Amino acid sequence: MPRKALYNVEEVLSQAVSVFLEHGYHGAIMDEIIARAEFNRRGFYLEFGSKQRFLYMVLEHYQKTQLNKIIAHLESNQGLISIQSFFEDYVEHVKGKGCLLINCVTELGFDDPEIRDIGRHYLDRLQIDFIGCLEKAQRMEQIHHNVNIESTALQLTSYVQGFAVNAILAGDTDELKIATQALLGPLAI
Amino acid sequence: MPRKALYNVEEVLSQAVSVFLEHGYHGAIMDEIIARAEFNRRGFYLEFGSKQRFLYMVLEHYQKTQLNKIIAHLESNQGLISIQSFFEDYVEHVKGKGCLLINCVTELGFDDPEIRDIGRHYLDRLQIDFIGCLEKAQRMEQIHHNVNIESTALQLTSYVQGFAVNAILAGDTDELKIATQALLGPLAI
DNA sequence: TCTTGTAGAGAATCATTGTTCTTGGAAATA
DNA sequence: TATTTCCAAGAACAATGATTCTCTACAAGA
Repeated sequence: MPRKALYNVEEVLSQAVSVFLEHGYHGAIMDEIIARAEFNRRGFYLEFGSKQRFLYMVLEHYQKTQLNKIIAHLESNQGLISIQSFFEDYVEHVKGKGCLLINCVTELGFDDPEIRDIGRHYLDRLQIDFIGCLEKAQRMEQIHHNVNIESTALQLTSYVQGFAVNAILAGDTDELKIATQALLGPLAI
Repeated sequence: MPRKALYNVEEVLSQAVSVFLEHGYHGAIMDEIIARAEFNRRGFYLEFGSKQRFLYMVLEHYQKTQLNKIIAHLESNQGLISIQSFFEDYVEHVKGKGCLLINCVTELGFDDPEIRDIGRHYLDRLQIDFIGCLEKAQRMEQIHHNVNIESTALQLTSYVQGFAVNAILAGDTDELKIATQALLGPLAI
């Protein structure tokens, strides 16, 4: 008997990623989020509860559908080539808009422990994945055996966040690609 | 005859840096800004006009009083040692709170062209200063002559922004120090 | 076709927050 | 000490934005 919903939750979450990327959390207003997703207020609050809880769901969706695809390169653990593929995709991903997760950390990290946690998990994961790839690369003799794996991984992790910021300011991503070469080149044998 | 103002503009701007760092731009509310600076509304709007124009002034003050001191290391142009001193001070500066300029870029960069300009100028300046130091270092034979100066400078610039993000999440800064060593170590002869 | 439960659109509400206004009083000079 | 500015504190106002409510209409089963 009931009427079926016209909206698609996945679609709503995807649209919201764009809105939050453009305006930040506090800068994004419900009217725009709802309108861009072709949603309706009533449904929104029934489905998501509040703007804040909605953000958490958007972030989860963002990680699941976007970041995970990119990090998968690192987790395939093929050595240096995995790291290279990762950066290629990442640069393309953040091009002109940055990274939602990083933006949330800089805007809300101080006040919101949940966001801070999400950020920390993300960094840890990157760190661990880089270590895996570097160890593999060392075993495959793709990189010098005297490279310090732990600190190189830390360095790469910082570097990823730097990209997320630079991509907002840089029109094109040629510079980021060049910088990546400078980073990975010297590691290789 | 007139009564003299009790507030000190420099002090107001400095306090505001903290507030904006903690809550972001939209998250920072006038009540807290005014209260923390021991200021009063009337004086505030007479002095600064609006919250937005105030932010620009705070950012300028932040650069003048904080970032410039740190970047000065790079502009003293002593080769590799300048870069090392820069990172030492920078890590200490962003420890536990990040960088206001970077936070503004990630929160407002998409909507506010003025913020984007400020961000771009800052990145350009870092880039140019790194190039200067690296060239000097090469002339002084502190780094290998086959290091690609331009792309290494790009890399260092990205790296700085990465620190600004990581510092918000990382409790201590030991990790950042280790990562810096990993970065600069291999450059040296 | 009639009934009914729920979706959709947007009006209404309530809270928050940026900005302006009012008022009392303090400092500096004559 | 009287007078004159104009500062300090915060009340008042207006705008914005998150959330709730209302009402219409549609889809699915009886």
